[in-house]
Amino acid sequence: MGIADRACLERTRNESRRQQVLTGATACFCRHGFHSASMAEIAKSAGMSVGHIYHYFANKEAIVVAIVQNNQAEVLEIMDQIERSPGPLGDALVDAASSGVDECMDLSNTALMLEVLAEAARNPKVAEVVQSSDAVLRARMRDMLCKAAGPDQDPADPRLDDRVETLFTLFQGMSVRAIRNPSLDRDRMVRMMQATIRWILQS
Amino acid sequence: MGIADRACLERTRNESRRQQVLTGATACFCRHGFHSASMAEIAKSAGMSVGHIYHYFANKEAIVVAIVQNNQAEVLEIMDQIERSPGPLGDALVDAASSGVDECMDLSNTALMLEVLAEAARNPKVAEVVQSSDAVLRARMRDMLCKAAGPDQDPADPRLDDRVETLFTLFQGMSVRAIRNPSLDRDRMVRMMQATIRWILQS
Amino acid sequence: MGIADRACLERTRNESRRQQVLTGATACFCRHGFHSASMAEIAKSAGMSVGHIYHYFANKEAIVVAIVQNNQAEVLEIMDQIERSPGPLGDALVDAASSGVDECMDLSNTALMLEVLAEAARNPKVAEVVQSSDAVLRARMRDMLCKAAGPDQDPADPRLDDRVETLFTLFQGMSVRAIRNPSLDRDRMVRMMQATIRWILQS
Amino acid sequence: MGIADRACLERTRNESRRQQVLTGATACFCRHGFHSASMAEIAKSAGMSVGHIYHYFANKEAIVVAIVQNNQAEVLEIMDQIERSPGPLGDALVDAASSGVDECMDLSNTALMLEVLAEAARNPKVAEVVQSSDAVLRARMRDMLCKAAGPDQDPADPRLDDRVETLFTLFQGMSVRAIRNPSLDRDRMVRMMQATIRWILQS
DNA sequence: GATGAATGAGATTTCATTCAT
DNA sequence: CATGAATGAAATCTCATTCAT
Repeated sequence: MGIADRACLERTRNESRRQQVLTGATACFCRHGFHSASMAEIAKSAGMSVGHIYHYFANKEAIVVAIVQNNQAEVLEIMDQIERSPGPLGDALVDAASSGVDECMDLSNTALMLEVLAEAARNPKVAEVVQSSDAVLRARMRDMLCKAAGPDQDPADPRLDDRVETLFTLFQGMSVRAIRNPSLDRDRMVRMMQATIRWILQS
Repeated sequence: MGIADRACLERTRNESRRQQVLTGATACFCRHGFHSASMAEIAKSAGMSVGHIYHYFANKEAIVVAIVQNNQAEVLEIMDQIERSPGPLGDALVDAASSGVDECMDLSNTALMLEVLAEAARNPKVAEVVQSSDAVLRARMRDMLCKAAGPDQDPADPRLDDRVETLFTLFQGMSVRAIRNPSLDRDRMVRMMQATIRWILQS
Repeated sequence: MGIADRACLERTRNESRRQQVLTGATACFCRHGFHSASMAEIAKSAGMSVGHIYHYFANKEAIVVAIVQNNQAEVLEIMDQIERSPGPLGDALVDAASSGVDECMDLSNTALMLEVLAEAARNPKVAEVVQSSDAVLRARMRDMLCKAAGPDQDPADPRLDDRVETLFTLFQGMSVRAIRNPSLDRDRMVRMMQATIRWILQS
Repeated sequence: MGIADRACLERTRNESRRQQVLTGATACFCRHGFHSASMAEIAKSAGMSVGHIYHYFANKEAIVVAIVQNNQAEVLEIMDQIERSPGPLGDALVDAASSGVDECMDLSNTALMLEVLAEAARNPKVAEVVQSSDAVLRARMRDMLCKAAGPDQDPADPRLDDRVETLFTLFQGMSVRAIRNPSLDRDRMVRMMQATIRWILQS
């Protein structure tokens, strides 16, 4: 085995260990929240010793930051899938509402997201990564809405920003609703979101 | 002074001491979050000793619960004001969006609300009070939307619930947006909310 | 018991608890050094819980600082005693060499002093208090040497500073010697110091 | 290349690697002290991996021991130079005071020396090597003072020991003074040391 | 009612040392 | 020879809660 192969192997191994930590930490944060999930729990959940986590992350905060960045990649991937789906983009967006609602109403996701947001409200480093992630996702969504509006749409139209903001407000608000109203009906929520998306696309 | 008077005086005094704690705790939770705000800080902020707080609240959790209940009372009061305002109720609702946006975009409020929600996502006692508070507010808002729809509105129409849910989703989503997108423009947000409220009232 | 009495009692009680910590910590630092003496050991040695030490001292560093300040007070007290002793001051200084040597050659004292100095070499806060303490003691010793030199001595004579420095160098150097040369003979050391003090007083 | 050559090469290579570790460790101990300098830092400073340091030294303590032994060799070398210098040995000793003061007042050297002494005060293994090193240096200095005193000097005269002790006390005390009195004037210190050395040589 | 001293469990983080490769 | 991943014990410090006064 050459040196290059070995280095490569090592890199992927390292990366997979890092992911192990993130997976474990995500589970712990969902269950107990950021402050109440101890490094000991995270370590056990990640299948490695407490001390070794610090080989991969400088501190607990750095783990949250990495989780947020992971989440951004996942959402971008979903958006790519929507765009690649056959048929008019507007219809694809309306269709995607269904799984979007499921995602936002999942209580584990929701708990983690709220935990991260609460941390962002006081921790500047977390705030920074949350906000830059949001900026990336806004730009991507704006691009999709522009394409969905047809070739006559002026790409500089500021109303595109308003529509993105409305969409994001609704989806993220839904996570809050999932907590505050446990009797929330999934199907009615989907219908509501789809109606709003259609209204947005036409307005 | 009679025994009854004395008892009354004592009760109001007690109540005001309790409020002192809540005010101090609210400030601390906004600044540092639920877990990072220590009882010592809360005590100092409330102008009393640590031990004495335990005369009024069984533990830290009970303080959060009381804060949520206080908030419910405040929101109900705002709804009363909207209903009492002159002119058609629908217009009053649209007008109220402006101050509602301000309230939801205030970063101190937002941080506290997210803190409480994150706690509710894991702490059943907090969840219970948050959810029953939401139920009260939903009922009140449903009642207002029903009245606003005019005398022909069927009070049992399930679409009223959908409209309440949409409204709440938007307002609560806005708090999330305030954190994730610090460049959010207040005035555009107001216009967006007002447009959506009008759409809801007519749909 | 009046409020004033109570407050006074509380103050002395607090002060005695603080001293308890300092006594315990001094013993621990002597035995194990600054970094190796754990707060747990210090707490046990001081007869109180770990957490409670933090009511009296912000952190471990603050304990060292207080120990240095205590030491300054003790040395000043010894100097006062020398000055108050009957007979010519010069003779008193020569006589004091004996107990001074004992003090400096005591291995517990020595270990603590070295520990503090090593910490001062890297910790600015400790350095600051060690150096300002030294400045106080230098001034006091200069004053004594000036008086011992008789009424014709010019108080501004810079040679007084040199003599103080020589004396301090010898006494503090002796602590180092106590570690490096365990066969050091106490009586010969006393004679050496007395000869040097006489030489200093006459030069 | 024969087996012997190879072995020899290996030995010098080994020795140079060992020195690499000592150089790196010395730098780290000066900067952060014995306990705060981590093996990771030392490894980086020495340009090798953490694990590999354990090929050359059994543990951290063994590194300190080697540093002390290195220092002994350096001081012996300086003494050789003094003895080899032209002119009367007494004058050479007085002249050497100047660079001796510089050495002892250098804050990096001083910090390391105090660190080692503090460790020696509690760690028997370090104490042993420090003390045997001091014994070697005392014997060497005694020899020099004997020669400097002229051919009539009785080599068994115990006053030679006292003079060595006084000299060492002063030089090592100076390191303590460098920490405690940062305003110490180098030139006045040199004059003080030279005056004392002359006094010692004549007494 | 009111205080704050006191506890001790538990949090994050660091580090010397080992060992498979 | 050389690496650095991995361990887990131990360090400092914080904090909700209790209780004697």
